[in-house]
Amino acid sequence: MENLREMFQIMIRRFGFLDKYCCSTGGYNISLVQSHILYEIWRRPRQSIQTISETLGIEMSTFSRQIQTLVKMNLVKKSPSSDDGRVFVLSLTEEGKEVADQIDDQMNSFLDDVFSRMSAFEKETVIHSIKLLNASMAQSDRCCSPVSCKQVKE
Amino acid sequence: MENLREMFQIMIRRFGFLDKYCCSTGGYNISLVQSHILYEIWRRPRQSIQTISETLGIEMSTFSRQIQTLVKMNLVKKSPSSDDGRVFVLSLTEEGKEVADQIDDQMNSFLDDVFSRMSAFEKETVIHSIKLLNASMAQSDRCCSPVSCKQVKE
DNA sequence: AGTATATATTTGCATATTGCAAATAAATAG
DNA sequence: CTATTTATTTGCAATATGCAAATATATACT
Repeated sequence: MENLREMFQIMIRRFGFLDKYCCSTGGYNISLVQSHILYEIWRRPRQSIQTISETLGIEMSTFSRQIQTLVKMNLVKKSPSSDDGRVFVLSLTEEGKEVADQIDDQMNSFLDDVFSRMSAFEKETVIHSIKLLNASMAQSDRCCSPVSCKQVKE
Repeated sequence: MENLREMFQIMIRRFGFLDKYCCSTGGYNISLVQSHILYEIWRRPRQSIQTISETLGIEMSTFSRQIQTLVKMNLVKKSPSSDDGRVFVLSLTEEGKEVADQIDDQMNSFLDDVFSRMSAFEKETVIHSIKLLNASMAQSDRCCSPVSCKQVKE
């Protein structure tokens, strides 16, 4: 397989399966989108609805409704911001943290399994490469962020 | 950023944006799922509906309807298999190939942009790493393929 | 202060997507 | 030649989506 795009396409597909499987584990029935939302709230709590919807590239109205669902499921807490009366900030409930942790455990266990098939050196190389990729994508203003999508649309 | 899962989560998210933006380009309005379908048919034409739906991890009934839509859009052709009267094999129409090519061009152009921020050596390292990752994921029977998802479900 | 404008979030609505179970149709086994 | 398996489609109910409009609060201006 020497085609660059093909390599990435296949990799992304595989990680899609990984994500999808990890989020429907452990009794809870979380959709893929919901697991991404939980992850981001876990990573950076107390962000506003707008901020997180932009970070994840989800339409704000869609996101708002997803949050309503997650609040009903008692996984997410919506608190009014003290700075700005229009804003709500999001955090995980105890139950939400448990679910996020379960997903995280699954993911880590799968990642371990994948890396167990490499030498220590190969593993280091791969990790280094992912960092390089992330750094380059962060630099690019043409791709890989929802902001750039908006810019190009206009 | 030293957390392994976090690195991958962010990378996957970025590639998600990349994919999403690439498929809504050039006049056509293709959904993300549809672009993955077009890609797979382009990569391996004349596969059956079942085969491709499994490859992509899409429920067969959902997939069947997506194909109906793509056929109506004149991007995909559904031909009865000569071997087996139950089977339909899929291929791209001329228009479908054009769309797939446009998406491919966009993707490649974005990838070039990302890699332009690295040295030639770094680029080689990253490409080598993606190959390693793909190979390891292919080996794993615990993750990264729709088949394993099924196995675990039962 | 008081009005106009900007921003954050939600809601209405029409459409699209999904998953499961059942229906259909063709192949294969006994 | 009937019973069983396999590939695909359809019915249906539940969810998810995107856009435009509504709501509520903040900020700017005079």
